[in-house]
This record gives sequence, structure tokens and C-alpha cells, in this order.
Amino acid sequence: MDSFSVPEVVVLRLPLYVRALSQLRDGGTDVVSSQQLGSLLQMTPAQIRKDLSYFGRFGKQGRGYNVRFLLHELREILGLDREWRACLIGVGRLGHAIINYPGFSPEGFKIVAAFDGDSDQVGTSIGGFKVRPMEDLAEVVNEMKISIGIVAVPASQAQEVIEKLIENKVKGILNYAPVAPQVPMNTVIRNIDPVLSLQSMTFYLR
Amino acid sequence: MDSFSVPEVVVLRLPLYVRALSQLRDGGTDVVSSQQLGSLLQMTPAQIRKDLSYFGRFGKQGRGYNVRFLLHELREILGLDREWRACLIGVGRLGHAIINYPGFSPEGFKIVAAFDGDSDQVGTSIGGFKVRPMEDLAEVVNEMKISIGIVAVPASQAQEVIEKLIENKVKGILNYAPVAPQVPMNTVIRNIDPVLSLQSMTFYLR
DNA sequence: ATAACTTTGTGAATGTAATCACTACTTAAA
DNA sequence: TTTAAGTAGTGATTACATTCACAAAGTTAT
Repeated sequence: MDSFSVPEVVVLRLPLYVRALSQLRDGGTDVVSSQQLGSLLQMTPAQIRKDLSYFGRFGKQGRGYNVRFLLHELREILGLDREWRACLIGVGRLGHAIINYPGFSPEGFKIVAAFDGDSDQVGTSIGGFKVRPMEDLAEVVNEMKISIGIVAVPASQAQEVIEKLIENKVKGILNYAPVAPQVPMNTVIRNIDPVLSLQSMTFYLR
Repeated sequence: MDSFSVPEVVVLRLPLYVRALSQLRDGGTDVVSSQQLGSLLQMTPAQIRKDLSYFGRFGKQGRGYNVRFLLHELREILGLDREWRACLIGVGRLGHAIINYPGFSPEGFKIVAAFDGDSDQVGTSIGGFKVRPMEDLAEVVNEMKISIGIVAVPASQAQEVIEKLIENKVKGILNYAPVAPQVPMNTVIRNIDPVLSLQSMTFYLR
């Protein structure tokens, strides 16, 4: 079950299952079929079963999946059974919104440090901690065991910042800058880019 | 060239080309080959040529593509040659960040109204206009010719808000709430969900 | 017990997307 | 003018993803 033997599209869907299962559990559902899960997520039961089959056999014929059990297994597969520490780079308007976003922490993603290249920002307080200069990155990433970098700098500085993160062994990057960054194979990058989303949407609205 | 004959993945990539071409133009480049564009965007030249071939023949053998011409054509294909008016639903922290985000407007996406279901928020000022109650939605969408709804309400209210938008003929939805909304076929929805992005990232970081 | 349902897991089949490889053309150099 | 190098556009091919369809197993009703 190494990472490369599982299609990436499948991995992208697992968090959807995790979220749906969490809701079902909170709603008091004990058992769910691929059928039900499928109608909840608007996908075919066969796809759900096939996706899960890459990782093991979690269901029971004639019955379905135990919600809590499957949820636990999927969280473990995704590595969500532990806390992930992240640092934020760029504390402008967007950076502020990110650090105050309440959705990360309950899912185990903790932002534990903030950096900015602009010396006017350094030293100001944000979300409970002081903004540090970029020069401190190596030290802080190492000491705080940070494995994820969240990039919220202007497009013009994004590639440079991302390279600096990679230099310091940060292997996961959540990029909010509107660019298509170049990263080595062993780095995982996810881009959050609402403008691109809108620009593909309008094709269908014309 | 109706929308359905073009694979959706292709449409999702067109904005990437638009962005790269804009940069090239700003940098003074007149002509670009699929080779160069490919290395800029980390994709194969063949894929770029094939993608473009769904819409027409824009290049010149032995030479490449005229940057300004291709950019113009792609913007037209995507419907980016006009202004798109959007309304924001939900003016909490996230809503504020969205309305103050400077990236939409230069690309032709204008937020022209804001709504909130919470009566405490209604009437307050944000980004230059007053927050309106949800009851005004029908009227405002109609009068201001709003075609896109940006949803920034808590997960628990998202589905309801989305249905209300659709009822009022809003055909495009940019959803920031962490849910998998159910929408009819003729509605285009794009989800912005950084937590999902992180949760699939960790699979590769474990 | 038995029969009628239900549901998983999975090879096989189908459908979709990416890449290859070649022709036709363009440009620039010899 | 001729030759060599470069490039778009595109059928054919290969690779990848989804769906089908069915055996095996569990569940519920009688």
C-alpha cells in the first residue's frame, strides 16, 4: 500500500468520505452502505467501493460499513490521526484571514508561527504570536517541527518563498498566491485559487 | 463548439493558460511555443496543443502562438471579455476577507452586494456597501443582474443559502463552506476548501 | 429452516484523458 | 535557392479512471 500505487484522484476523494462519515457519526448513524454514502456525496456506489478497496476491506456484505470504524481507518490512512503543525508566510489581509480561520484547528492543523518579509510587519502581533522575520524560518521550522507551509504572499514573491520553505525541509505547501509554482517531485503542493475557479465557471455561464 | 463537447478538465486548464499568457505579454514576449508554455506550466506541449485544438487553430507551424492573439481568443472562449457581477452571502470574518480580496476585480469579477441572514449584521457597512437581509435577494439579484453567488456562511446554513440562490436564477456558485452541496445539473459550482486540500496532502507526508 | 433481500469486493468491460508520432508548414541559416 | 531546424495540428495509441455485473456473504421475514 505505498502512496504511488493509489491513484491520486482516489486520495483526493478520501477527505470527502471522512467528512461525510463524521457527519453521519454526529447524526447518530452507526452503519452506512455505499449506496447511501453515494447519494450523500453525489457519486456512484461502485466508485466508493472501488476507492476503499485500494486500502482494504472495511465493509460487511448485506449490511454496509460501520461508520465509526471506517472513519477511524480512513483518518489513519490519510495521516489525520495526529496533529500537523504549519507556519504562515505573509501576514497581510489574506494572512490575517487564514490565521483567524477557525476551520483548521479542529481538524488537527495548527498554525504555530507566522513570518513576513516586510520589516514593518515583523514584531507585530497576530493570532496570539509575534510575526517573525524570514531569517528565522530555518530555526523555527526545525525547532517547532513544522511540516506544512501556508503561503499568503503576493504573487511576485511566492516562488521565492516556496523555495525557501523547501530548502528548510517543509514538504507540504498550501499556496494561496495566484501562481503556478514549480516544486520538486517530493514536495506536495495544493493551490487555493478562487479566481481560477471563477474563470473556468464562466465558460459554462456564457 | 458547445460546452458539452469539451472535456471539463480542458476547461479547468484554460485559465492557467490565460494567466501564463498574461504574464508573458506583460514581460514583452510576442510569440510562444507549446514547448515554452509547457515548461512554464509544467505540462507537456502535446497536452497544450490538444487542449487548444478543441477550440480552433491559433498557432503557426515553425513559429508558435502569438501571445496577445491567443490570450484574446482564450479570454473570449472563457467569457472573460466582459464583467461578471457577484453577490456575497455571509459577512463574517471569511466574508470580510473575500470582499476585501483585491484579486477578483482586476479579472472582471465585481462583488456588487452583500447579504447576511443574521439581523445583527444587516445594515452594517462592508467594502463600500450596506449589508442587506436575505429577503432582498430576489430583488437585488434581478435588478443588479447578478449571475454569481459567493457563499461564505457556516456549513450548517450553506445548502439552504445555495438553494435560495438557485431559486433566484443564480447559475454560478463559489462556495467557501466546508460541505458538498447538492445542486441541479444546470448550475455550476466551485468549492474552495483548504481543509480538504490539507487532508489529501497529509497522505503523502506521512 | 428457508427464501427473499441486501450489500460488499472485484475482475472485466467500457469510457475518458494523455501521449506519441507523423505530416504539413514556417523560419532561418548556408 | 537549398537545406536544416523548429513547430502546430491531429489521428492513432497507450494509459488511466469509472462503471458494470456478478459471486459470495450477511440480514430479515416468514
